[in-house]
Formats: sequence, C-alpha cells, structure tokens
Amino acid sequence: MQHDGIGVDVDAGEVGGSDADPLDIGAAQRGRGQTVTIRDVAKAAGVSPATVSRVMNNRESVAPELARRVQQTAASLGYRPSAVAQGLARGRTGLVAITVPDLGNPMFQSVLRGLSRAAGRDGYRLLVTDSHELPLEELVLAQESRLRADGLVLCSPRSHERELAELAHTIEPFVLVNRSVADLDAPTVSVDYASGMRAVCAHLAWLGHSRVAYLEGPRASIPNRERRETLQEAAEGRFELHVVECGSMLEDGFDAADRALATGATAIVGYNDLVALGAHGKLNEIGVRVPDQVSVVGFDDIPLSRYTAPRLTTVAIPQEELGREAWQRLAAMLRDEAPPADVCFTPRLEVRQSTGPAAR
Amino acid sequence: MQHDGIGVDVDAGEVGGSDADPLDIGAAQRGRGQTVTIRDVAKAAGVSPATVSRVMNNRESVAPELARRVQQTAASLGYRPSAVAQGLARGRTGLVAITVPDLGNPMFQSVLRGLSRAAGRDGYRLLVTDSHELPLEELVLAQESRLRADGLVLCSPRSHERELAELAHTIEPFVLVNRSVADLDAPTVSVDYASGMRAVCAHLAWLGHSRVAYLEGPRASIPNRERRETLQEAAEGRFELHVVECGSMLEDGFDAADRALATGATAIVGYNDLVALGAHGKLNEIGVRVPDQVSVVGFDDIPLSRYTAPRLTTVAIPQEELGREAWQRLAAMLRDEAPPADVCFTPRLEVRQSTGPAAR
DNA sequence: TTGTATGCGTTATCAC
DNA sequence: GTGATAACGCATACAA
Repeated sequence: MQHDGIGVDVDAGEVGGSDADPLDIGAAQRGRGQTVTIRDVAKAAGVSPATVSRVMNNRESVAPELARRVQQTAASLGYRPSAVAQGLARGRTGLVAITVPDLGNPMFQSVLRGLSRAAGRDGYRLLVTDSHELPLEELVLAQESRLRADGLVLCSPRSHERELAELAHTIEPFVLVNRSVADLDAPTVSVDYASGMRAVCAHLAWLGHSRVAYLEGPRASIPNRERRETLQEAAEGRFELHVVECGSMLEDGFDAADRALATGATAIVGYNDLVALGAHGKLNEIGVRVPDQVSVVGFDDIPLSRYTAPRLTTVAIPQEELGREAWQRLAAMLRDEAPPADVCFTPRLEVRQSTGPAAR
Repeated sequence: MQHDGIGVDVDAGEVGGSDADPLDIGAAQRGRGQTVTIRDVAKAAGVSPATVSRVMNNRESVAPELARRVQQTAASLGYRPSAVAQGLARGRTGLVAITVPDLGNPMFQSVLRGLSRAAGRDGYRLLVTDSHELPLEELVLAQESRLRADGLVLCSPRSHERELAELAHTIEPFVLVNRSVADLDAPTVSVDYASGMRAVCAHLAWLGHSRVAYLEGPRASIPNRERRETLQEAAEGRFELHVVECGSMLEDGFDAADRALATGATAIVGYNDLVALGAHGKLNEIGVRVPDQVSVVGFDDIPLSRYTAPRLTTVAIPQEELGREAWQRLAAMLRDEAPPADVCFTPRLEVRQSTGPAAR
C-alpha cells in the first residue's frame, strides 16, 4: 500500500518504455504491485532469465555459487514468480477444482478436507465452488472453475445424465464422487447407499416401528432417489412408509417435521444428518421426546451427530476417504496414467441414542 | 503440507514425458486436451485473432454479422478461452483468495458464503484455503494463494502482528476480517466481541450464577483473547471465573467439559458454538441436565445452534455480512478506489434454552 | 471496423 | 553450465 507510488495510473501508457529508468525498470504498466519479474532479477544478478528460472526451480545444472547469488538477489528484490505466468508456460496451474452442492453441509466439508489434504501433499491447491443445490448452475460453474484448474472433482452432481455426458469433454479430466453416470467412463468414487438404508430398515423393524416417515432430499439428488427407493423396497412387509417432501438443510428438516408427525410415524428417517437434526429440533420444540415417542435416523454421520442430545443414530460414510480416493484418481490422470479402478464404500449403521423401541 | 523448495511437485520430472505425437502437431505439447486456441478460431473463421478476442469479450466495434459468424465457428470448434492466458494478458485472474483457520467451522462457512455471493456478483471466484489453526502455515498459504488471485481476505488470522506486518506487502491488496492489526492500514471488518461477552456476563449474573467456566479457544486466536479478557473483567464482583483450556472444535469442547465441571461451575461459556455444543454433548452423556443443572453459552450463532436440544444461547454475529463487507472493501481496492471505512459490528445476545437460573 | 504487432512473466529448446 | 529465444494463449495499442 504505502510503498508503491500513490495513484499509479490504471493504464499507464508506459508500455513503450524505451527510457530505461534505473529504478523503475520495465515495471508492470498495469495495476498496483510493483511487480518484480524474472528479468529484473536476471538483470540485477547479471545472468539470464533462464538461469534465474533454473535456480528458482532447483534445476541441477547451475553452479552452486551462482545459484546462491541468484537466490540472494531474488530474495533481496522480493521476487516471487507469477503463478499465472508459470501456469501458462508449464501448461498446468497446480489447482484442482471441486464443486459441491452445498458448502454448508459438513458432509461435503469432510470430503473437501480429505481432498485438500491429499492434493496438498502433491502441491495442489483447491478451487472450491458451491452450486447451491442448483442443477442448472452446477455445470456452468464446474466448467468455469475447471478452466482455471488442471482437473475437477464433481461431488454429488445434481445435473441430468444427458447434460453431464454432453459436457463431459469440457471438464475433463474429472472424477465423480457420490454418483456414477452411465455412458461415462469417468473414474468414480461412490458409496453403497442402498446397503446403508437397508440396515436402517432392519434396525427400525427390529425396534418394532410399523409406521416410518422419510424426509426426502432434493429432487435432483441421486443419492436421495437411491435412498428413497431402497427404503420403499425394504419397507415392504415390514412397515408402512411415508415419503415427506423436505430438502437437504436444517431448516428443511425443521419445517418437514410436522408433516412427518402427521403421518402417524413413530420413526423419522432423514435424507441426511442435517435434515434429521432439523426435524429433531422441531420435535424438541413441540415437546415430542426422542427416542421415547419418536425415533430419528440420519445419514452421513457428520461430526456433530456424535454430540447432539440424544446422540444421533445415523449411517456412517467414510467422508474424508471419499476425498482422498478422488484425488488418487485425479492425480493419476494428471500424470497421464490410468486411474485406479472405481471404488464403492459400504457404509455402516451407527446406532446411537436417537432410536428406540416404537412408542405404542 | 510441504515447505516450499524441495519436492515442489510430484510430477516435476514428467513434464517432458510425451514427445512429439504425430497427431497433435503444434498443438499444446503437453498433457491431454487438444486445446482449441483463439488462433484456430481465427483461422477457421477467416479473421484475425484480435477480432475473435473482441467478439468473445463483446467489444462493440465488430460488425454484427461478422460477430455472429465468429461466435458460431467458436462454438462449433468448442473454443473456450484459456483463463490462465487471459489472466496473464489482462493482469487479473478474476479470483479472490480467502484463508480461514478452519473450514469445518460453520461460522467461517457463513463468512465464506457472504463473500462468495458478493464476489460472484462481480464475476469473481473464490480460492479457499484452510490453515488448520496453524499460525505458521497461515501466512505461507496466504501468500501462495494470493499469488494466484487478485486479492486476499484474511479471516481471523492467527499470525503474530509482527510477521503479518512484515509480509503485508506480499499479500496486498487484502482485507482483514475479525482482527485489526496496528501498524497496518489494511481495511478491516470486525466484531465487537467485548460487547457480546459483556452481555453474556450480565445474563449469567442475572440468572444468579456465581461460578462460571470459560472454555478457552486456541491460544493464537485473538478473538479468544478478547473474549477471555472481557469475561475476566466483567466477572469482577459478579461471579467467580475459571478459564479452562480447550480449543475450537467439537471434540475440544467435549473433552474439556469434565474439567469445566470440576471447577464447580454452574455455567459454561464456550469460546465458540462448536465448543459449547461439544461440551453439551458431554454433559448429556454423563447425565448432567442443561440448563437445569448447568447452563451453556456459545458464541457465533452458527445455524445449528438454533436446532439443538435445548436450543443454544449464544452471541449472534452477522457472519455473512462480514463476508459481504469484506468484499466491498476488496472490490474497491481492485478498482484502485479507496475502500470504505473500517466497520465493526455489534453482536447481539441470543437468549435461548440452554441457559437458566443457577442450580443451587 | 479490422488486422498487425507486441507484451504479459515463465519455461523450455536449443545452441554455445 | 549458461544464454538467447521461441512458445504458452490472449488482449490491446496502433496502424490501416
């Protein structure tokens, strides 16, 4: 702020700078930052830009002593290579993009963390995009962020298969998390939701529940469809299932709780933990005791579900591992290698305190 | 994460990997993607690259008909401008970096969302970095991400004043959220935590609590210091205050609850909502009733605190607004304008169900 | 209105 | 080992 001259003209006409000002050597003609370029360092150190580049990248072929000198002048000038220019020259940005339906959902955060850690170890940074559960924006955002990154992780994409398949080539290389798409040979990391949901069913049936409400997730969500359908199948002959429109967020669950109760259900299964917790919040507010009067089940096992009162019974999925596995595949593709085979995790039912025998 | 220098990237040696492929002559020599460049479009449309550029950027000075033709050939070729090249040529990337101490904290997510929405409206995307509450990594990460973006938002920085001031010029332009730094004229968006904490004090005193435990946040956290000190001052003559080491996450609160109880406190104040909820989880587990036996107070008012059982009494801070205001200032700087004056929000005590009269 | 020629900051391919 | 120099893909003064 204080260093560089006040009011450096936005678009100084300096370009032709034939007048070599000793102080202001060919400075950037645009914007703030008195950008120190590789050339400035080269000039100051009395070497060629190529050599400076070699030194900065620890290329072996530089005389040790020269290297030190260059490093010193670089440091003294405060030289910092432009990531953008490097990106252009190298053909890679060192960035990996990821789009999620809702950054506010702890489940996606965990995936993010897994990805971030794994990619970070390889020197990659994350470009995060939140599509706000909007299928239409999703691919646009994905395309756009892919443009600034070397690869993309599509987390729980809500887009239609057709559009996804159509635009696939524009976001390549990418890997799918939480969803597989026919006609697409993109590496996929998924979870066997059906198995998890069947476990929930068995659990509730065993507890004697004869009427269950499912708080349905966003219509565009494939995991929701899989969970709902599995629930419907598995409910057959065990209990009556009522599907209640809901959503994916706390508020949605809160708002849907009434409708769930109206079905006479003694157990409520949420599309995810947030929805389940939202519903539980409502039950608490209107004095319905959990699990004495009504049982509540979530899905995902976000960190918080372990700390609520009562602790939430839920289906645990290996969230960080999803991120790690996704990176493993993307990294392979970035190296022009064949990615590891698709993987599908089997979730585990985490029985805690929010479920109990059916009230009678 | 790795320090810079060695092992900059795993695949450094690979670059030269594939040699001249007879198929993609003159095309990008590296990696996948048979990149369609502006030149290809120009050639195919029979115009100059400059014209294509004008068309792509909606410059007025192109004949309507020509423009359409160019657009069509561009579309048919599947041309998509390289964001990296644009960044280099324009001198701006369209990216804004933000570093937060913990992406897993809903409080920061809300700030993120506010920033994302505001910046998004101006065509900017977010480059998010999580410093994992590590003061040492923080600035390194910030510098690095700043290099790929046009500006930076430092959210609740944990770094020492000195280092921050020293490296300030390397991350400019930037704005501070949740912390002001003397000797630094960076635009700042903050919250008057002291006022919020005093409200908590008054509330607890009024409820008759004579012994209170504060679950302290990370040592490097300035907000923690401010909250703790305010609490200590305001406690004078009203109640006995015990400061308990804790942290910033759910687990930390859970683990610290025992120690808080051991002080004989009838009220527990958490550094933030997560910690408070974690502690509450523990209380629930060991059968201590909230608020009948022990009151619990949080800080931040994350969305979830409204849905817990009992609903959490907490200090509400305008999270999304922090993000919005931050962008307003950064945007101004990016336009070479003077940023709006610093702003400091006054939080509001949100009295809910987790606090009650002192148990006696 | 359109084309030409540079520049953006680095990397990489050559020669030397 | 080191130094010119051509990409990298796009934007933009300037000339036409």
